[in-house]
Amino acid sequence: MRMSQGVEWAVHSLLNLAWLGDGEPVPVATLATGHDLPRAYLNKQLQLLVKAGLLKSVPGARGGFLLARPEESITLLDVFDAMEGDAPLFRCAEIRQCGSVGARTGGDFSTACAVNSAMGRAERAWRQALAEQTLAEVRASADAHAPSMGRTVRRAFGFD
Amino acid sequence: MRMSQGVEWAVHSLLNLAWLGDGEPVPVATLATGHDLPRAYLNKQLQLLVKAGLLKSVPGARGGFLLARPEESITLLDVFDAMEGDAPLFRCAEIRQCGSVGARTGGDFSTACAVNSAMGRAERAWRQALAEQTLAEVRASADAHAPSMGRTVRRAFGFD
DNA sequence: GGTACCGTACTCGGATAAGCAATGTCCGAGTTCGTTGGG
DNA sequence: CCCAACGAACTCGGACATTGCTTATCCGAGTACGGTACC
Repeated sequence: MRMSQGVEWAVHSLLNLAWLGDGEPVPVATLATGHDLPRAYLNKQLQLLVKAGLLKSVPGARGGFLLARPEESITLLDVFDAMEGDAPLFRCAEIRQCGSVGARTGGDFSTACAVNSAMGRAERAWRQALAEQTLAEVRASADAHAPSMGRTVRRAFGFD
Repeated sequence: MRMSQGVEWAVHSLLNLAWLGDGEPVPVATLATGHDLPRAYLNKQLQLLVKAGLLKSVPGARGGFLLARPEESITLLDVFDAMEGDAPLFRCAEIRQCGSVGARTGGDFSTACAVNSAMGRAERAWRQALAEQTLAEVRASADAHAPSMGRTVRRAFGFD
């Protein structure tokens, strides 16, 4: 089980947009060169963020992507769900109902599968930990060690 | 991101072995018919549990699989790591160091990537929640709703 | 000089291939048990 | 009657196909800007 690489790209792209702080759209080509990512594929990934309402896209010349919401209201869980989908990590196939064991269990499957419940507990812990961290907090954490990232990104993108 | 189906199979197979409580090895064919699983593939999956030291395998006739440790000392994290590997869910590619942004960041990458740290926090919560649940507890939870599972499994496997 | 029109350049968006890991299947190595022949 | 040797059946273990998803790429639809001709 490995998380899609697109999640990393998405978070860093969102961070860069937050550092810019501009209301102007940034083309995907600029975001891609910022971290040496394949332009076309990054574009495809960012479309997922648009569908999830985290980014706004402006078509045409002078177009690009910009944050659709303030960074304080974007959590890592939002990003994760946008990229990976909100389906549970553990998909219970209810195999407890199948086979010779399932046939002899009495047929009362109204209560949840104990395995599924246990996995669900862990998954809620994971999702809560993601939901507790906003994009603003992650950016602040990065700024704590490299305070001039805002200006650095602006220069790297040729905005100054 | 979806967890391998083998995890579900593994947990249920371990539970069934725990319900039997026998010291006798159980062939994979028996475990497979218990929940209508493909015998050969389940065998392949259980080999991962053997390598991780959760199961012992006995070759030859009258052979099979049996628990290598008491169920109280087997956690869901053990099972998960055995099946999926202990690599982190979020594999940081350090793209912050690449591209025009990375080149202008000053080159001090001694501190951890903020994105990686944030993901690591969530992952620790996930792993801790898994580690806090033993096989014995999951089995007790299932027994709470269907108290006669021990006998049911024994009969389904033709042990009585 | 001002305005409307047109062509060009640039951007996102979705449709279209390639690579790789998860899934599924098969046969060989090794062990046990029942059988059979001899003492 | 007891014992040893043999053969058959059964089991795990790893090598070999197949499917589905992640990754990657390309071209078309749409938009803004600059130039140009006309009023």
